[in-house]
Amino acid sequence: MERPPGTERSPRLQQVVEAAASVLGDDGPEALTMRRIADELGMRAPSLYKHLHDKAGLEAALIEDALFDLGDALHTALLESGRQGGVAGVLGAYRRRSLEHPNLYRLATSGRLRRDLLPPSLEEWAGQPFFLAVGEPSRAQALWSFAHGMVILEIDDRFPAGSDLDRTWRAGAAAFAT
Amino acid sequence: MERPPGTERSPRLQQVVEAAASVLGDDGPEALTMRRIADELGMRAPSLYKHLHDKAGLEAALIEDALFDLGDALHTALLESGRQGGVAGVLGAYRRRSLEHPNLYRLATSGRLRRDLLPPSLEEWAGQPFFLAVGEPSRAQALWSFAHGMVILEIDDRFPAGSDLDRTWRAGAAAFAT
DNA sequence: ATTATCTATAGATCTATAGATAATGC
DNA sequence: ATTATCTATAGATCTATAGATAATGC
Repeated sequence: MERPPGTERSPRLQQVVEAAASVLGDDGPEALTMRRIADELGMRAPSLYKHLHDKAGLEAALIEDALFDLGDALHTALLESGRQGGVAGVLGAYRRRSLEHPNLYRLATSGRLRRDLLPPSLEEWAGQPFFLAVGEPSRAQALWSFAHGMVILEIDDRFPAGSDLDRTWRAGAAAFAT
Repeated sequence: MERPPGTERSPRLQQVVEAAASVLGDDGPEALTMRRIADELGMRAPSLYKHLHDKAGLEAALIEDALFDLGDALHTALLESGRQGGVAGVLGAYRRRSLEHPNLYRLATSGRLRRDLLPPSLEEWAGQPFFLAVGEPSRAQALWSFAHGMVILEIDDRFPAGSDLDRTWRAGAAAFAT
């Protein structure tokens, strides 16, 4: 995945995006305000608008980084898997990387997505390892839904107390094993 | 599921909850404000507070109804399934009922849940059909994650254009078939 | 000169309370 | 009498713009 020409970030904008990621990661989505992001950089909120057009653009930048990061982890995991363990490897990487940044994961995967603000094939590229590992497209899509369901339900603390989630992941992996 | 004693809704409160469900269903979560709910009933927002303590309580009532409704559909589907088709029956009911009320489903299943405002065993009861249909708990939990992933990704329009979701549901059902 | 910052502020909300007034129940 | 409604409003936000001032680049 290359950044499309004309969409490079200035160093300062990159800092703003990183500050936003830090605020989101530390204090969750309600804390992601222009004021709070500016605070993180020791500046005032209105000054941010010299570096970005609006908040939607900033959120899209965060989502772009999150999807790139996750996709990268999945592609790497697939390459490092032996002939057999593709599914388990991709699932493990998905779980690990997503839970490292739960608030960013939720932002990137929940609710409406401004696709017009994202690089065109980023989503497809990020999900590709599921298809490469599984072969059959519907089965791959089902596996991706399973992985997303597991991660988002864990992030939102929806599983009954005392659930053995390692075991649940294994049960899912076994169901989808070729 | 019986409503615990002392938690019955007055007729007017029930109307308020129904108005809220209507606003949410029609115009989504951003529209779910006290003002808008009051409008729906031809009254002023502050008057609502004679019938409920705060907005969190109202949301909990919506979530309670949503989980009860979904659980009811799943239990019914399980009963109506033959000896073999439990998994497919429960999955089909899950998909159908959830997509009938996408905004309510999202409210009930995403983000933090105020369990202190819900009847204690409602969540467990609603998910029970997965466990009854599958038998093995981890496998049942994995199947539930698959179903939730499918529904929420469809509601949030995250699947690639042209996806054959019927086929994906079948692929998932096949993976988990006993 | 140009760019990045600042202060000040418009304009939109939202939830919830206080106290006055109208409607209802005994 | 009691309960349900109303008006008025406190108190908290948030995003984004306008215009002045400071910092930087040539």
